Amino acid sequence: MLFSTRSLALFKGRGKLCFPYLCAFKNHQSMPKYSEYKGLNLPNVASEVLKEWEENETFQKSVETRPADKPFVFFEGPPSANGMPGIHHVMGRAIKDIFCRYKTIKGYRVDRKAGWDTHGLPVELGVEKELGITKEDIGKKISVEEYNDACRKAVMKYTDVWNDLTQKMGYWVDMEDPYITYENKYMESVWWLLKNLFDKGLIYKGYTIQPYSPAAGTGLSSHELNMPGTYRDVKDTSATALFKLKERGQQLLADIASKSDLVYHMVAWTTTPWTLPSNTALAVNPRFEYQIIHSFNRYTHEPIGVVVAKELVSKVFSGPYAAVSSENSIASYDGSGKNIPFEVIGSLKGSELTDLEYEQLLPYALPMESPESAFRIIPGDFVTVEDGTGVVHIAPTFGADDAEVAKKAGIPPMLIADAQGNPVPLVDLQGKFVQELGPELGGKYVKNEYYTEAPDKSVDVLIGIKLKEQGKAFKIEKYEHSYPHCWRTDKPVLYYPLDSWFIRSTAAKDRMIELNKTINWKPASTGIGRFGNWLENLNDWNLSRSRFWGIPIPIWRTEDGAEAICIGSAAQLKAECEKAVEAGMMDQNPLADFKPGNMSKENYETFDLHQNHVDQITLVSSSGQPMKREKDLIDVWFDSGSMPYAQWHYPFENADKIDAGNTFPADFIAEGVDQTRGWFFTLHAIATMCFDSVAYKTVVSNGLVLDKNGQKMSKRLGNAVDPFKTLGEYGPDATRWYMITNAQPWDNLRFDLKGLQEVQRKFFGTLYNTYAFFSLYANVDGFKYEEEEIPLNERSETDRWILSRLNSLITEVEMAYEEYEPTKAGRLVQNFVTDELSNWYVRLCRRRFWKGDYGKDKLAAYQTLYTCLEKVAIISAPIAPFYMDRIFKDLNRVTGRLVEESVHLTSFPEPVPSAIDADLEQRMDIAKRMTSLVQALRKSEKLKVRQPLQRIMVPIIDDTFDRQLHDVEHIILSEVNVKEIEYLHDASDVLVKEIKPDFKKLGPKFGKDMKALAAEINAFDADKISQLERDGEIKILLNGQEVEVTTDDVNISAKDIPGWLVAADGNITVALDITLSTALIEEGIAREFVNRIQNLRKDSGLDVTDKIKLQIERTSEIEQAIENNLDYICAETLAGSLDLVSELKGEAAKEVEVDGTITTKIALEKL
RNA sequence: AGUCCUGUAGCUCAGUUGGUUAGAGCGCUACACUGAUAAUGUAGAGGUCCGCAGUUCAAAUCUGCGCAGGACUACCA
Repeated sequence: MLFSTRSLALFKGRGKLCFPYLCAFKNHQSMPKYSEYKGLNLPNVASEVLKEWEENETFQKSVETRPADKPFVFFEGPPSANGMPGIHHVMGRAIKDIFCRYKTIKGYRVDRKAGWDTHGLPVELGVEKELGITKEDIGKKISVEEYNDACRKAVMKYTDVWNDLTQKMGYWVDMEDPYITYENKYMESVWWLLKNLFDKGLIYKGYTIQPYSPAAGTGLSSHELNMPGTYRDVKDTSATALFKLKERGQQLLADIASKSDLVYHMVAWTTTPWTLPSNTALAVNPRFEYQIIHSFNRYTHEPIGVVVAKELVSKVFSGPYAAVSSENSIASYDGSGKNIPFEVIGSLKGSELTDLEYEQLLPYALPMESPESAFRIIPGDFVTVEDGTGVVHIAPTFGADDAEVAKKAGIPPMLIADAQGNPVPLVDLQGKFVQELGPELGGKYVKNEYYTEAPDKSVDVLIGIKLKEQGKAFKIEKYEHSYPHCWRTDKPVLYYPLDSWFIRSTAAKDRMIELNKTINWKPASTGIGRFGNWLENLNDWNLSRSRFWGIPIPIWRTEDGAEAICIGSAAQLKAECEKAVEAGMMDQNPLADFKPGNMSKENYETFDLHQNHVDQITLVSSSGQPMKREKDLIDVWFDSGSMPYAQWHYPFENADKIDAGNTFPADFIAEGVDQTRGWFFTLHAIATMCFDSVAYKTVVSNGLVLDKNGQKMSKRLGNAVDPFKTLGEYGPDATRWYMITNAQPWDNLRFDLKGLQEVQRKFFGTLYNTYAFFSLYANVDGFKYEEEEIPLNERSETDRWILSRLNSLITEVEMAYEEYEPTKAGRLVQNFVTDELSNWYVRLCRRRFWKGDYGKDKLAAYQTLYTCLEKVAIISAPIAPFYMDRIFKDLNRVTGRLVEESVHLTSFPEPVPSAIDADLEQRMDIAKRMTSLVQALRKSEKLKVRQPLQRIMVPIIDDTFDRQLHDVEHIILSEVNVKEIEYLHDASDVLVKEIKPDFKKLGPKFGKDMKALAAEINAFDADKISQLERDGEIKILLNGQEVEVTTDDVNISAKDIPGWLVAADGNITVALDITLSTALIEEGIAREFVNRIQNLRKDSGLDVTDKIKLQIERTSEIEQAIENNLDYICAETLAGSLDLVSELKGEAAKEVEVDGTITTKIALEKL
């Protein structure tokens, strides 16, 4: 009864404390509240926020509310919409989006026009597969018109999927008004650019050996050949063939070797035996020494005389061959395949070999042009002794070097006359041998990869067999080497003679190199290394593609090529057509309905610049000759490199955007590193050649997205990650956050769903919990940030600390974004949220939120936590746009602190430098470390944190530490549940001190003597240490010399207090008094009770503000403990009354274990 | 073959201008905490900092030579 009376009194007394809770709760029922959630579902949040963006047109507002005269220019690299997007697109687009969003909240206007790359091979090949046709059928089975229509439709096949991905991942780009490369306006701008180059004399036509893809039916530019993955290691049959010298050679060698009964051969190696029928010369290096060898053919075992570069003799004659030096051993050869002897019988200079003639190796055909000059040995400086034989087989039709060296030496290429009498090589455009090679080889593909069903023996193998049979083979073997493959068809490329248009990009090489130096490459090594090297070795840009679906080359020429015109606009084309009609070249003008100067969509739909239309046009030259369009299309890379201008229909419309620099050059672009020689190059080349400008100021080239084992993702391997599935399961925020924080954009990312889960749980889970914690209590107290901002100096140490950290964070994150280091930014935020905000600030301040009245301290806590959440939401919004917007809105809806309706419309926070307090951060660090130490000590003694202890003792190193510790004393005490800290000031008697040399300070002073000195210092005893401390310096005898060490040169710390339980971390040492008094034990029990009661409250589903009535079954162990801590227990558990009763019965009575030995019953009832 | 990047705990990665005792997260083990609770804390195990040589009083860090992986370059026969 005694207790109940007291508890009643307590209830009255606590009325002040308790009622405001209830009132606050009721009063604010109808007021706006912070949303509370049952759990965190990131995918749902994303789709809800996405809906809000759509309804509120948030993206448009984020652009339009920023001043037009403060642009941040971004170019969107156009994806091709005829393929499905992959997870790597999420990566690439996240990077683009992050910086565009960041610049937006920095107050820039960031227009983001989407684009589609619609032309080119991938589209055509897709269509051909779909229609079941090949390139050869176009114009026969299907008209070019129908074909192009099919392409036009196919190209936008997956636009819906792409748009869907774009939205779901939160990539903000204007999809309403994209640029599309097949539209007339776009093509017209491209023509204008080409004419610009043409007028500058930078476009020419040339007949050269080029990389050619028979499977794709088109030549490839050098940058296409330099796409990643084009060079692959393949095993081919290589042949080392014997070329029999003609009479003059036989004579010469027989004389040098003094051996006339031998047949002499040149030996040359090739990895492409299919080019041997086209051989028209052999090259030797005139400076090398060659040796004449007497040996035997390994296949026929016939004696042979061969010529090989001296340095390669041992390589060529390896395996079954063995060197001998006497006529006898040669003669003793038994004719088997083993131990074939060879002997050097003479040597001569390469220059002596030149001009000797040899017999054609595989005489299927003769060059139609001066065949008498063929089959000679010619000089070639490029011939090395790296591999092969030092004699190089030359097939001018299938090698660029070969063609060049042959031309110089007057050797004809192996071109024969076709049915029309035109010169053609022995391999046709499909990659098949022509019929002249007979039934054995004619009509066969030169590479087995070109077959859908390959025959057993490739032509290389067939040729190898033939050579063996005819005794012309020195060695036939498999050889592994890297060989270029077509980036679209995956089939090997041939070097093939083609007639093409080129851009003389080499003429602008120096300027391109110069301008490149002004570009901010992320990472820099790509710019100076990969891209820089590429520019140094620049080739002319092969513009021609013999395809159908693309932008036609706008050049019309007379048949003899003497007169040519390059068309730069629709208007010009119309005018030229007019002339042609007048001259009777055409019946009517195909652009008759086009009105020059009218930029309407309708007007631009009255004609079509695609091949099937413009090829109908015959123009008239100034001398009255008909002019036909050159048959080629342009490289699609030119399409995409033209986008800065063509997306605005420059210069026909929006001329200011380029000329006044409003949207050119770009401040920022980002694509995969594989675009280095693709889009990054074509943008740069066109900008340099046409505008003498860079196309972009900053470029981020991101790495590949690999699977979790570091393998490249591919559909073939089945390790590709479905972006929709990932976004659906984890949400775009976690996906983006994971990708950005896990690896630097330019490093390859190993994509592992486990990592994604971790981000979801660790970062977003923690942030969500922090918000949930805030909203729970802020709703109870009706905190709406209506009160005056509590000045910083009136806030608690903890508040000022987290605000100091917050402001440091804002500064650092801003810097990271400015430097295009999103990984750094994300990691900074993540550390702040998990380690500092949640695990320290919230942990320390929990009680402030749910205890006590709604006074100044509580208000300060709310304001502080609110500020942190709000700022974190803003600075993280570029990376996690959905969830951060949700947090922002949930906060701002209640407080209305900012007028903006979305986080993406706000401004990046200005850091408050005065809020950053280094000393405070140091103090808090002391508190953290001290807390850890005490907890470690408790653990070692198995003393629960709930058990209060009387005191800890801390040696005081200096005045600063003294002051700093005082300031954070209360934090440490409450964290470790200890009553007091005892400061051990002058404790040299008690403390055992430790001294450590400061190497950084001593190093420069003592150099070599460091080691000895450090040993001396380490060996200091207590006397010496205190002497040093007292005098501030001490003299040490070192190698017979006296040196002086000051307190500055060492770190002295207290390491031990004999007789106490001690722990130390760096220069902080703490001792714990583990004596337990009755009062402490009772308090510990009371705490256990509070814990059990709180658990019961929660289990009973009580609200945090519900008041309760308590009954506890009395036992002798707990009676005193409860009695002496009654106020405490009631206050903690919101108990209006607490009765100790002799026996508790009924369902309400719950049995609880208080500690290992004490058990009792508790009944709890809502009041 | 050349250029560039990467190599640190079982995994993913930090590691400042060189400073001696190399860190974090995840995972693992044990314990604790618990009105943030699908959270949290503490402790433990786990390292040839790829190897070798050099510069230096001092190297994960700088230099050179290798090795492994990746990307890129190359007409390479």
